[in-house]
Amino acid sequence: MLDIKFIREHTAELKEAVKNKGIKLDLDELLEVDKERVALTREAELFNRSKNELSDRISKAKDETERKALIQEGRGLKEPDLKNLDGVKKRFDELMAKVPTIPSPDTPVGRDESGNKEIFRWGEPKEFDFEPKNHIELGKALDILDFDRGSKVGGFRGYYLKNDGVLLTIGLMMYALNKMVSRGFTPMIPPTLVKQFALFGSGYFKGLEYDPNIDEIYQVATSDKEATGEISKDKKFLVGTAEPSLLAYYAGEVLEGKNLPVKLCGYSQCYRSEIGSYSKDVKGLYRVHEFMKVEQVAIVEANIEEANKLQDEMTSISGEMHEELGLTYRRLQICTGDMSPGKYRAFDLEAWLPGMKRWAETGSASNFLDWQSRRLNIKYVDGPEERKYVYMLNNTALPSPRVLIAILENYQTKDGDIVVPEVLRGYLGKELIKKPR
RNA sequence: GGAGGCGUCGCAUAGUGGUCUAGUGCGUUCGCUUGGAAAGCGAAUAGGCUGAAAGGCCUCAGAGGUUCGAAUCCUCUCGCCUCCGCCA
Repeated sequence: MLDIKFIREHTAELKEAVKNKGIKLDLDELLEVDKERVALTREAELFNRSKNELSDRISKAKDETERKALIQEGRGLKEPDLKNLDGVKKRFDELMAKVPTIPSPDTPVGRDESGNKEIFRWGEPKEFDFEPKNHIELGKALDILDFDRGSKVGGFRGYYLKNDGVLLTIGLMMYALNKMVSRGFTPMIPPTLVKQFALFGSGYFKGLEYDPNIDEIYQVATSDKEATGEISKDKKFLVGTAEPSLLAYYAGEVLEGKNLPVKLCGYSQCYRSEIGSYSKDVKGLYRVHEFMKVEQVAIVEANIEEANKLQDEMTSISGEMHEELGLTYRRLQICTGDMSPGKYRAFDLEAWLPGMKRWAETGSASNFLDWQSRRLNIKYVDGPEERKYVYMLNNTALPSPRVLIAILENYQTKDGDIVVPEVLRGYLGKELIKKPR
C-alpha cells in the first residue's frame, strides 16, 4: 500500500514500476477513480454540513411551529448518491491494493528470474570422485526420509522424516535459532493459524481478498458453510512462513522510536498450497506443502539507508550459517520481474545441490519500506509531533527441507553415509550418519 | 457443543435520543514554580479524508435500519472475554 498523494505525484515512476514488475494494473484508472472519489466525498460533505446545521437549529427551536417548519426544510435537502460513493471506494481499494513499491535504483530490470544477477559466491560446487546421489536416494537408503508413506498419508508432496533425519532437521532449527539469538534477535514461536488481515497486511494476497485459485495459502474452514463461503466466521489461514505472524504482532500499534530497530526471529511450521506449481519439482523434499523454518524480520525507522544496511546484515547472517554448515552458496539480486509488488529490494541465497545438480533457493531477503506497515498500520514516534510508518524487512534464517537436502547431498560419502557438519554434531551426538549395512 | 457478557480519543472509565464540539482519572508532553527535582498549579494530548491555509467532513468494533436528529433505539455481522461440557 502506498499513500495516494505519493501516487498522484509520482505517476510516471509508478507506471515504470508497474511495467517492470509485470503487474496488471491501470494507474490511469486509479487516478480517475481517485478524482471521482474526492468529488463524491466533497458532495457528501456539503450535504452533511447543511444537515448538521439544520439538526442543530431544530434542537434549539423555540416552539413547535418553528420546529415543524425546520423539519419541512430538511425534507427538501437533496441527498447525494452515497451508494455510488461506496462503489467508487471499493474500486479504489481494489486498485490501491495492487500499487507496487518502486524498486530500488540498484535493482536490475528483468522480465523473470532469468534477470536475477549473481553478485556473490562462496565456495565452488563440490567435486566428487564418485557419482553423487540425490537426497531422495540417499534419504531412502539411510531410512531417514520416506516419501511413499508420506504421500500415502499426507497426499501429494507428503513426506516423513525419520531417525537421524529428524535430529538433523531439529538440529538445524536449533542451530539457526541460537545463531539469531546471538545476533540480538528475539526468538518467538508465533501462531501459524491466523486471521486474514495478517496475510493481507504482509502482502500474501494478490488482491484485496483471498483467492484460492492464485494465492498460495491454505484456508482453514471449521464448517461446511465456511468452506463454501456461506459464512465467514472464524475464517483462518495457515501461514507459509512466520513473517506475517511476526509482522502482525505490532499491527495497529505506535512504537517508540527509541525501541527501533525491533529484530525478531520466529520458528514455525510453514504451509504452502503451491497452487501455481503443480508440475514443478514434484520429486523429493525440494517443494513440499509443509516444512519447518526459522525466519528473521526487522522493523526499522523510515530511513532507506538504515533499512538497506540492516537488510544486508540479515543476509550476511544467513550467509554465515551457510558457511558454517560448509554449503557452497551464491547471492542473487532479484530483478524487477521476479520481485513481488511490495518489495523495494530483494536478494536470494542459493545453495548448490550436487545430487540434483542445481542451485536451490535457501533464503530470500526483502526490504519492503513502508508498503507492509501501511497495510498493517504500524507507526513509530519520530520526534515530539510526528508519527511515521515503520519500514519492514524480512529474511529467511534457515528453511529446514532445502538445507537438509543440501547437507545430505554435499556431505555424502562414497558408501552412502553422511558426515554430520561440525556445527550440528552437538544436536545429533554423532559425526556420521551410517547407512544400514 | 451449551450459557452469558463485553467492544467509547494510549490505558481505565462516564455517557440510554438534541446541551457530545464525547466528560473524568491515569499516563505522556509543555509551561509556571524551584538552586535542581518531586509535589502542586495551568495547558495540550486519537486517527482518516480533503484543502495552499483557515477550515470542513468522517470515525464511539463494522454494516444496515428507525428518526428532522443516533455512542445512545432496532437488525445483522465481526472480534474478544467468562463459565459449563469435551479434550491435547
